[in-house]
Amino acid sequence: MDHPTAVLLFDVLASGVRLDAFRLLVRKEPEGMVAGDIAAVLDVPPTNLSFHLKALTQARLLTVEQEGRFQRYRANIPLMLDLIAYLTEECCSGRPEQCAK
Amino acid sequence: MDHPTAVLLFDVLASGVRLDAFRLLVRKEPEGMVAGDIAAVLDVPPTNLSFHLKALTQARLLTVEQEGRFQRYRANIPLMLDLIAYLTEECCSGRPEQCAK
DNA sequence: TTGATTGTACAACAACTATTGAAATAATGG
DNA sequence: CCATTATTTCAATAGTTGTTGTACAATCAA
Repeated sequence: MDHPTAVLLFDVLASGVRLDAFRLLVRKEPEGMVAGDIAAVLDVPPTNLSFHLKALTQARLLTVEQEGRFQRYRANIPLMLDLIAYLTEECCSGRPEQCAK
Repeated sequence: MDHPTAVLLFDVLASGVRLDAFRLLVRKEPEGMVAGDIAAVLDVPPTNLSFHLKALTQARLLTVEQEGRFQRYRANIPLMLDLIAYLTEECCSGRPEQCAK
């Protein structure tokens, strides 16, 4: 993962609504959830949730698939694992013993 | 780590300057660096760097110590490890096998 | 086709964030 | 002391982000 991508991912995760949505979808893997259900669970107006889901999707943290008139969202777990790997790398560089605990 | 804290940390890391500053200081552990040197390496005006170092410090990602008329900054690596643990937890919840790779 | 439902796009606005130069603060050295 | 150096604070500005309501496109059910 390159640094601009990491910055983008942090930016997208730096919102209570978006972080909650992502966490919710991780727990709902692999079925995912449709937008309306996410809005209901998180108690966020649909228009606002759509705004945040779009940001997450553009950052590739979510995938979206049309299902009739529903939009089904799923968490992109491999990308999150890449981000974790990036952070671990940054954190240890020059000091590998720091991450051994 | 609780969620508001994670959101705050993502927010602080969601800036090219701040992420670069943090990465630089991780590589400079355990000596750290003084503000002027960080500004020189990153090629950022001191006034702007000060703004970003303050944000990082308030989020506890950096520590600062006065050293004569210099301010020496160091990376708070344990906090980053906590953040990595939080992300790993979120990523695996409900799907432990996802993180086993 | 009609009418209801799902979700997004758009526009408007308030609130927040980043950047900069100038001034202020604080510590050092002569 | 006074000048110098290091860093922060402040004020101004530009740009970005989040929230909401309204409108719209797509789908489905009858």
